[in-house]
Order: sequence, then C-alpha cells, then structure tokens
Amino acid sequence: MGKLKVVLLESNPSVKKTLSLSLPSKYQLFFESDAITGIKRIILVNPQFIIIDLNINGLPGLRVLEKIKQIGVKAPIFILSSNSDLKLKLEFYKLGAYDYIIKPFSVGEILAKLKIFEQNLNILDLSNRSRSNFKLNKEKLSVIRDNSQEITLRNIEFKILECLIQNIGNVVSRQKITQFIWDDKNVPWSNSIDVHIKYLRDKIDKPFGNKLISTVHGQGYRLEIK
Amino acid sequence: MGKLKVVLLESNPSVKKTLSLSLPSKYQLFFESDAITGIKRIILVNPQFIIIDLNINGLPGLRVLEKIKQIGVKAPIFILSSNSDLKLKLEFYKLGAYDYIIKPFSVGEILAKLKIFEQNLNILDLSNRSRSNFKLNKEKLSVIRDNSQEITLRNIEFKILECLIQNIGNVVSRQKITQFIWDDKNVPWSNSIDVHIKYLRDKIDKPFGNKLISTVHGQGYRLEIK
DNA sequence: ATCTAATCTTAAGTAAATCATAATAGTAAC
DNA sequence: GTTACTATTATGATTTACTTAAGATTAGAT
Repeated sequence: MGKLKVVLLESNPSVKKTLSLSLPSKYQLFFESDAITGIKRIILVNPQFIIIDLNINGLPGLRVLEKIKQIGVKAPIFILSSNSDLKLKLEFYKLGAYDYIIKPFSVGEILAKLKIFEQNLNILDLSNRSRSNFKLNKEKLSVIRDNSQEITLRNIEFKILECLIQNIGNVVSRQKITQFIWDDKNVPWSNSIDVHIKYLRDKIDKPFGNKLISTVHGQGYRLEIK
Repeated sequence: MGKLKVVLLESNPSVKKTLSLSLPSKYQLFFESDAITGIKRIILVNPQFIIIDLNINGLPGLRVLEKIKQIGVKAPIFILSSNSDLKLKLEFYKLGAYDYIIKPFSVGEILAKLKIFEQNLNILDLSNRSRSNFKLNKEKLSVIRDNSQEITLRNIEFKILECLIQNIGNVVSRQKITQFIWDDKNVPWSNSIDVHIKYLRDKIDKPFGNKLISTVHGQGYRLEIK
C-alpha cells in the first residue's frame, strides 16, 4: 500500500517542521512555500490531502483555494489561519474548503481530522496510488516502458505524461494539464494539448499493442496500466 | 425528492428551532431531546447526518457517541459543545466523531459542513441503503453493479441515473428529470428522456437479469434495488 | 549575433461521439 | 377498439476529439 500523500503549502518553516515530525509514517509530506509552485505540485502529486496556510507567499489564500478548486482537485483542503472571523471562514467553506483550522493549532487535531476523512472514504477509491513499471528520466526527458527501449520525449510530451502518471487511473481534465504545464500568461489558446497527446500516443502507445492513454469524452484524458 | 435525513439530539428547544428554520428543504430534520430515545430514532431513521449536543439528557455525551458507533452507524456525527477543551475534543474525535463544533455555533457553518460532506461523496455508494452493490463514479461517468465490470455511461445517461438514485424507490417524473439535467433554456422538446432511458437500460439493466429501472405509467420512472 | 534544427502553436480539415428529433412500433388504460 | 402513453429506431445536427501541415518560436551551435 502506498503512502497517503499530503501537500502542505506553508511559508513558515517551523510549522512544516512540526508537522513533518509528528505525521505518522503512513503519510508522505510534500512541502511548498510558494503558492504558484505549490499548485503545480498539487497537480503533479495528486495528494489525498492538502493543507494550506493562509500566510502562503505568492497569492492570497482565497485565490489559492479558488485556483485549486478550479482545476478540479478533489482532495479535501484544510485551511490554516490565525483569523477566526466567521465571515471569512464561511467564505472559505463556500469555495470548497474542507475544514478551517485556527492557529495555533494542535497537531493532534489535524491528525484526528485526517483520520476521520480516511474513515469516511472507505468508499472512495484511494487505490490509485500504485506506480507502474514506467520509468521516467526527468533529465533525459525519456521514458522506459517495461523492458523496452528508451523513448525520448519532448518537453511538453514529458510533462503531460508526468501529469497523467501521477493521476494514474483518474481522469485528468485539459484544464488541469494546462495549469500544470504553462504559466497563466503563456497558455496556448488552441488545441495544443490534443496535438501533444497525439505525439505522445504515437511514441508510447502506438508501438505497443495496448493503449494506455484513453480519452474520456467531454472530461479529459486518463492513463491506465493494464 | 429523497431528502437527506438529519437527526438532531438536543435538549435545548431554541437550538432545534434555529436549525429547523434554517435547514434547506432538501434536509429532513428529526429531533429528539433524550439520548436513549434519540439512539433508537437513529437506528430507525438511518439518517445521513447526526448532530449531538453534549447537553443531551439521559446519557453523558461520550457514552452517546460510543453507543452509536457501537451499533455500527456510518453517518457522520457532529458534536455540539460549549467546552472548547482540546483534550475533550480529541477524545470525541478518537471515538469517531466527524466534527466538533463549539457553541455558540453559526448555522451557516453547520450547513457548510453538511454540504462539504455531501460533495466528498463524489463516488456514491448505495450499499449502505440496500443489500445490492451499486457504485457511481462521477469523474469517470461510470457505474459498477454488483462488483461486475465498470460500465461507462454518457453524460445524460449518468445524470438520469444520478437523479433516479437520489430518489431511490420513488417515482420520478419526467419533469423532475428534465429539471435535474437541463437548464431552463435548453430543454429538449422531444422524447429525449425516453431515448436516454432506453440507452441507460441497455447498459445497466439488459446485461443483468433483473431490471432496476421500471416505468410507472403516466407518472415517470423508478429505480429500485432489490 | 545569426543561422539551423528542433520544438511548439495554430488552424483547418476529418473523424467520432453524443445528442435531439421524429417517425414508427408497442403497450397499458379505459 | 380507441386513446394515451411508452419504447424503439434511424437520421441528421451538434459538439468534441483527432490528424495534419504549415508557420512561429525557441535553443543550440557556429
């Protein structure tokens, strides 16, 4: 069983330290101190839990939450805030925050809440945590499928594959892929993703019998390992 | 509409009044002022949500929670308490409380939390409500019947199924389904629903022996799980 | 800096999936 | 049997996805 991934967006190193020291080993903590890179990390990692400190650098907290929700991230988002104002709290709930925890918080409480969510998710499919026999080489931008030859990908192809692999088994929307690859400024306004998906398929699907990348009409793409 | 049932164990009538006045009509509130009868009520009603005020008469709050959990009730339990002591809070979490809300509470907050829980049931599991196993995956637009193969549905087919499931056991009129699926502007003026019902039946009924979707002449359709 | 080759974006054309419609066949109610 | 309702089927419209090629951009080499 893979670990439960937790992404923490936190500008304060001491909070990070506290959490990373007290999280049981069944959790794997990812840490980002900047909102923008944090969002990309979330897309890539596809965590089971997200914790956001409203003091995070780079974007105001509300915007961070908004963006993450926009992308279609389903994981519960815990907000850490020192502001106990009810109106603010409700705003975050409205935007889809899962819980609003007021600082100074108790690690025990956070752990309890993570646990509660897990229990309630005995329904949900958290099994998509396995890694396939795909081997990615980020520096060479190459991938090896099973024991086959090394396949060299281009930048965007590689990133798409990276994004799909981390969300393996789940549908990934074009928007999510877009957010992962491009800066907000340089987003292509054409069917660029479709084109790169085609290139990617030509390289990692076509030569092999079985297609790993499938299209979910109206939703996005999905990578499956059969 | 199949309402979401909420059982509130509360000895203070004013809290009851506040909640019953502000709960949207999609919730159906059951109220008990005594712990023992309250527990019986919970068993009887099988609610989707439980709210317990620790001031409840008849049993100490911890015992109430313990008992309910012992019985095997799966619904999330919200604790209302005027005691903000962390240790106590953690004790309740440990026993499986879903959330611990400190009085005086805001109704808005409770509503937000109910909503959050619903949203997180992205994958709807009906095995709670019946013996048969029926899982919807909103993301993949797929459904699994009795642990068989995953069946992929189209957008409208899925929505119809969703609508029927929400009203499981009850007849749903075409109008209701229409409202559930389309914007007021784009409502089809043909027998579109009938056609999609046929497609849906072909996928989730035909391959299995027993038909789950039945027609009620002049009224609409009904989904039953046997 | 300039050129070149590789990479990326764009747009247009084609294919496929989905959906609404309407015509026809079937069924229930009276 | 007649009427009102429902089921089935096929067709075309619409939306969405795939493919292709050309033009734009970028990175690396000279």
